[in-house]
Amino acid sequence: MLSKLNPPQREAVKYLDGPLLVLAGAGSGKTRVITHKIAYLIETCGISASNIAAITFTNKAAREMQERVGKLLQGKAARGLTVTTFHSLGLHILRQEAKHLGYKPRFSVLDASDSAGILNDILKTTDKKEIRRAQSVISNWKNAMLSPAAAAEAAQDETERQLAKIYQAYQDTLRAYQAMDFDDLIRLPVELFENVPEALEKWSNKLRYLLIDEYQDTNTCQYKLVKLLSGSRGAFTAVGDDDQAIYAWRGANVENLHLLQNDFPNLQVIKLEQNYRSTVRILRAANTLIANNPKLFEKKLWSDLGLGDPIQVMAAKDDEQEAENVVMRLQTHKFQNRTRFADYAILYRGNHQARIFEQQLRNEKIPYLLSGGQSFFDRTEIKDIIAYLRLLANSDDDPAFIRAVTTPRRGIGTGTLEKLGNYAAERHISLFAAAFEAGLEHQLGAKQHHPLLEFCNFINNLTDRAEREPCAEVMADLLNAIGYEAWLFDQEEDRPAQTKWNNVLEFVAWINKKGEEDGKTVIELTQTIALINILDSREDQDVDAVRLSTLHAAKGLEYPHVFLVGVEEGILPHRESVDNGQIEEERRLMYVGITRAQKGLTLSHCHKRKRAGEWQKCDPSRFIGELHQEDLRGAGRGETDPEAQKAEGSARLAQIRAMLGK
DNA sequence: TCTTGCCGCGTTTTT
DNA sequence: CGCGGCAAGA
Repeated sequence: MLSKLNPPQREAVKYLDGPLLVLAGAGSGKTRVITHKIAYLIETCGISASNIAAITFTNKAAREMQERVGKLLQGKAARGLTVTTFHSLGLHILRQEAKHLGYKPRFSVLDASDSAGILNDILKTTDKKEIRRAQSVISNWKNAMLSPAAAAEAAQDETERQLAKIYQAYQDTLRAYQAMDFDDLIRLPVELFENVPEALEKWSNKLRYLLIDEYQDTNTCQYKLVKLLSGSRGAFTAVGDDDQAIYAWRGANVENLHLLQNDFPNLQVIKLEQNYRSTVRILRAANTLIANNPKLFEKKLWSDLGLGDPIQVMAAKDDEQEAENVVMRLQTHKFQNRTRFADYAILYRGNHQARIFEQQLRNEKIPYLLSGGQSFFDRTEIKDIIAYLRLLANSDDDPAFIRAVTTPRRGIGTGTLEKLGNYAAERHISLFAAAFEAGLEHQLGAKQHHPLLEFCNFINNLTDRAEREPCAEVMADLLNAIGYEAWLFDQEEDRPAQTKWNNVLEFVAWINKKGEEDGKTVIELTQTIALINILDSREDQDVDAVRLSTLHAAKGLEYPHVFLVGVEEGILPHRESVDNGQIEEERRLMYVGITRAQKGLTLSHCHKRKRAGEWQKCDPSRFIGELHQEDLRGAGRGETDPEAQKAEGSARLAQIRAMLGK
C-alpha cells in the first residue's frame, strides 16, 4: 500500500508520534496522503475505523474521500469511519447533546436566507445591504467565539453597540425557534466541550484520531474544536496549503497554521512539493504569480510532467464574444484532440458569470454541468416543501410555520397571521402552539380561525404518521393534501411550472430513496437536510459534459483543460477586494484556478461587458501581467486583435466540421 | 385575502 | 437584463 507513495508522502502516512502538519502544494497528492493514512491506521495499526474522523470542507470532498478509502480497503473495515465536514460533524454532535445546551434534539437548522429573514424582522428594514452587513458582523463574532454580551462589552462605538444588541435579539429569536444557524453548528459544540467535561470526554474518546483537510481554511471555532477533541494527545494530521487560502471572508484564518506550531511545540511539519497534476508551464505560471504574495512557509512546487503547451490568452470585444470564443475554442480543441467534454472546465469568479456561458453552450448543443451556484435546496419550490418537513420535526420553527401555512395559499393572510403572532408573542409560545389556544378563537373569529385550525390539525396528524410510517407514504400524502402541483401550474406558465414540479419530484424521490436505504423516517432525514446538497450526491461524475464552476467551488478538483474566464480588473481581482486591500486573497484565488489545470490553460478577458444593462469598460487583470510572459500566447501580448481571432477561430471550426461531415 | 403588474434596484466567494 | 418588493384591483 505504501509503495505507491513518494518518500515525504510515506513519511506523512507513517508519522504517528504526535501532531502532524502536512504542507501540501496544489496537486501534490494530499488527498492521497489522507486516504492512505486512514487505511494505514486501520490495517497496519489496528485502529478501529469508528475511532477515526476525517474532516473536509465540502460534502463533495467528503463523499469522494469515503469512496477512495473504500476502494483502498476493498470495502472491508471501512465501516464506522467518519468522513464529514466540520458542519456535519457539529450537527451530529449537537443532535445527541442538545439537552446540555437547552435545545431539543429536533432543533431546526437555518440557512443564510432564513437568518436574513430573522434579521429582517429585527432590523425592521428591507435594505439588503444593511442585512448583509449585520449578517456578516454577527457571523464574524460567532466565528471568533464572542457571545452577544462579550460583543457589547467590546463595542467601540455606537454602531457596534447597536449591532451587538441586534446580535442578542437574533440569538434570542433563534433559541425561541429552537433553531441554529450554520455558525452555531461549530460554535455550540465548542461551547459544549468547554463547559461539559463529560461530553468532551465522550467525544474525544470516540474520535481518537483526526485528519483535517484544507486546514488553511479553518476559522477560530473550527480550530478550537480540533484542539478540544484531540486534547493533550495531539492525535491529528492537518493537511493544508497557505497559498490556497481563499475563505478569509468566512472567518478562515491562515494564521491557524502558525498557531498550530505555538500550541503544539512538538508539531512535526512535512512538505509535499512534487506536483503530479500539471505541466511545467502551468506550474511555472502558478509559482510566478504566487511569488508576489508574502510567504508564510517556504515551498517550491515542481513537476516532471514535461514543459507542456503555452498558456493561451484570449481577448474578446465584449462578454458575449468572450463566451462565443471560449466555446468555439473548446469545440475546436475537442475535435482536434478527440477528448471528451468532461475534460474541460470553465471557471469564473462569480456565479452570475455562468449564465452567458450556459447560453452559448446550449446554442452549440454542448452538454454541461453547473456546480456551485444555487444549491438545489435553495430553490423556492424545494424550500416550500422543506418548510413542511421542518415544521413536522420542530413545531417551534416559526419561519417554517409561516412559509408552510401560506404556501400554497389557503385563506390565511396577513391579518390572521398578525393576530396569531401577537397572541404567541405575548405568551412566549410558538405560532403553532398558539393556534390551539382557546383564547385565540375570540380574537380571530370563526372565519379566520377555522382554516388555521384545520391546517394545524393536518400538521399534527402528519407528524404522528411521519414518526412511524415510511417516507414515501408520508411524502405522497403531504403533496396530495396541499395540492402543490396544481398550485404550481396555477401560478406560473407551463414550462417553468413543469421544471419546478420536476424538481419537487426529484427531491421527493431522493428523500424516499434515502429513507428506504437508511431505514429512516422523514423526520430523521429532515435533521440533516440543511447541510446536504442533493446536486453533490447526484451521480454526475461519469457524465460527459463540460464543467462550469466558480473558482471557490473548483478547489480540490482538477481538469485536463481549464478556461479561466473574466480575468479582468474588477472581477479577478474583484473590485470589492481591491478596495478592501485583499488583493492577496484574490491572487490565491487565481492561483487555485491555474493549478486546477493538468495540460491546457486558457485565460480569457474582454474589453467591455454588460452589467445591469449598462456597458462597462474592462481592463485585463494585473495577474496576467504578473505571469512569465514567455509562457503566454495570444492576445494580451498585443499580437492579435479580438476580431481577427474570432474570424480565424470560426473559420477553423467550420473547416473541422466540414471534415467531420457535420 | 389573493393575484397581477409595475417599478426600482443591483451583482463575490459558501457551509 | 432579471429579479424581488410593493401597490392597486378581483
